[in-house]
Amino acid sequence: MTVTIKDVAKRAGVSPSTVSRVLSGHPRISLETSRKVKVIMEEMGYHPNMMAKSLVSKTTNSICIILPKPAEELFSNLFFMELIRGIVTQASRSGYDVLISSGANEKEELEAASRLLKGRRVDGVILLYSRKDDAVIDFLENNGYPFVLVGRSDRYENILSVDNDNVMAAYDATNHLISMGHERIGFVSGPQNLIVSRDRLEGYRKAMQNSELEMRPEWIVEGEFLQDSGYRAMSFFMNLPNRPTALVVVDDMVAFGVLRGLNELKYSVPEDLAIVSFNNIPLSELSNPPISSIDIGIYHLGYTASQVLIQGIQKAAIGAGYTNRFVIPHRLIIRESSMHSLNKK
Amino acid sequence: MTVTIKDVAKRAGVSPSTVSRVLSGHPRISLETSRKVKVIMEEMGYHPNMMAKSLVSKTTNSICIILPKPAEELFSNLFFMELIRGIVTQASRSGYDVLISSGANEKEELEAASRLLKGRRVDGVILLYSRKDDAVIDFLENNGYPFVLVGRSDRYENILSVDNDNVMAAYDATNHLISMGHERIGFVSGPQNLIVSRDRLEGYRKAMQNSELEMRPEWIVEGEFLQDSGYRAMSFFMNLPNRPTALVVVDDMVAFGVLRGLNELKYSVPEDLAIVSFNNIPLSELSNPPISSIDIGIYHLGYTASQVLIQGIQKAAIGAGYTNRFVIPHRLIIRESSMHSLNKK
DNA sequence: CTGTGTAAAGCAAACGGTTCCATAAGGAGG
DNA sequence: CCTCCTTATGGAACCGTTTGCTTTACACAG
Repeated sequence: MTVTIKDVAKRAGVSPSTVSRVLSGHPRISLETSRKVKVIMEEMGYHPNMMAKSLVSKTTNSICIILPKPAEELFSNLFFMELIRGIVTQASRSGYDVLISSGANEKEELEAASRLLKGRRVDGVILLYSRKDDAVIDFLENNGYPFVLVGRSDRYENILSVDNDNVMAAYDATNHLISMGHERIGFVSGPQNLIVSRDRLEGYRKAMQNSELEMRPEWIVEGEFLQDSGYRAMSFFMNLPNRPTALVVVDDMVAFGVLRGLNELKYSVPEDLAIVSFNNIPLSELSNPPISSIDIGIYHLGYTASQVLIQGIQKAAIGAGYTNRFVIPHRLIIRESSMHSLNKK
Repeated sequence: MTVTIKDVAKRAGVSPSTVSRVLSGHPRISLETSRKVKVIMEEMGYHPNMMAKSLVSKTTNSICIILPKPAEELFSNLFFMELIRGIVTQASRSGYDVLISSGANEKEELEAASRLLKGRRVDGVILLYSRKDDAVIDFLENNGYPFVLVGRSDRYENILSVDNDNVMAAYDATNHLISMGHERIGFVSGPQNLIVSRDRLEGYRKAMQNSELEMRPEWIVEGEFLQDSGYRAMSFFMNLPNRPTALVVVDDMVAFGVLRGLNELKYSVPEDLAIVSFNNIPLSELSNPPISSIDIGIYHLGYTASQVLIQGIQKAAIGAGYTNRFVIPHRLIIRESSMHSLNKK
């Protein structure tokens, strides 16, 4: 049936241990034996059984991505694809396999994490979101499992995390609009239980305060990271008596929704309403008009997360790491949706 | 350290085999013992070690998605995200984990497949592409590994596959344009080593022949499944002396490229050039104008592929399946990009 | 009271590797 | 010539489960 290490050993006239040593490049194996065994392995089409290997080494050489919320909603956001792409690419380079898993709610995520880690199926996990008071993080932290958070935690200081400086990013985005002469600037936010939403809102506030601009409560609308939220926010804003001339939008998908609504109502962008959003997914430049967006280096975020996690796993035995918070730089990509200056008027 | 089946056994005063049987719901375990053991397992936080389990059962309860080409290019296509979403959702429902893997070329894919299957790390694989003369398919087929192809093979009749009727889909798309009064219709194709490209081209040809329309060789342009290809095809077509009035485009991303070019040159769609494309990715309706596209049920394609594969794995022992080719229905979604009739003129 | 059938649980051998410890051979040093 | 290293290899235990075969303990029929 399957050819095992014992079959190879018998055929080569050596012991299984010797074959194992040849496989792992043990120093105390004569060149002659090593060559002979290798030839036989080739001949017999031997492949080590990963399960057996994992069983004794207590290591699986695989990591897992945990997607929060039903995959249905999530995946529709191009954002995650970019992230996964970065993760898979890096992991593959490090010789790790990537398992992807998702749950319908926090409880299911927790079950998945627990099953995979306690069941020793993966060596560590990457969390793609950070909520306030996240139970999954608690679980991982309390049990000492290797993990890295893409985002930041509001409660743990020393966990591995890869994130942008979202406060600063929002600050920059808002300032860009201000520099274009806008004074009435609205903000379309994401769910407030997500740290990223909070951070971006804070950056917006800082920029507004810094320029001593008025901040009306009705200029801040909260929604989901979905197109529809943008669409709804747009109708709300456009019906306001004293409506904003520009919008900072928390996510490109949401901005697409805003844009769709604006197009339907025949408003023009950026003349009637300037827009800057976040994430710069590959389609931001394809919309009509192309959207100014903060590029947060999504791919890089994923790539780094994977790298940091795998290093963490491998060095776990040696001792804890040095840096634990990695900040990926962002940069503002200015496109048509904000290229209209009010300064001259 | 970790709590094993033996620890539970000892604490419960029974043998490991008994605990194992409790776990698998063996009939010959007294209710009393079963309850006692379950309580102890709970108390001690026992979780079965999947590696050990896999080792003896020779089953991993996981499947693998093999992405061809560098993930870099591939993933940029939203298409794959939808597919993966369908696969992961279904697999998760069946209690399977999904591993994702990719290679830079056919050789690397083969290595990945070989490593994962021979190394007994996954029970089966899903192939997301079918090339002509694919070496990975040969490998899987010759070694009797369970796999399913999303697409179809040109050489094997009886392998499991999930596909659309792409010939018919292209036929429908082309006919739609014909019914709108177009007679000079061009075709932007994908790489000809991909079966899907060939099938769609054939459908276009059939429709044109069927309506006895002229087919000029220069009206068929071959490119990649990327925006740039569309952009280039567009410039080519628009510089033609006798240019087409409508285009059938092999993929939405490519159509976006066409659209971008057309917008830049201030042509209007559909008046100057009508467009119909394929796949209907979530963003097709967001472009300007929204693109008519053949919805091929990407999510459904993935979902079915996963289902078929897992059934195949589980029934492998019992005997081969019945149907082996599954066809997912398509339907044309008409949007603005083709809503301009030439008939009245 | 013995023989037999049955339910419940235990024993031990796998599964395919890794690795610590032991051993054999050969060479060097005394 | 004996002892002691060193180097190359073998032996066996173990990683955490599953499972076929036994064993044990009754209950009941003869």
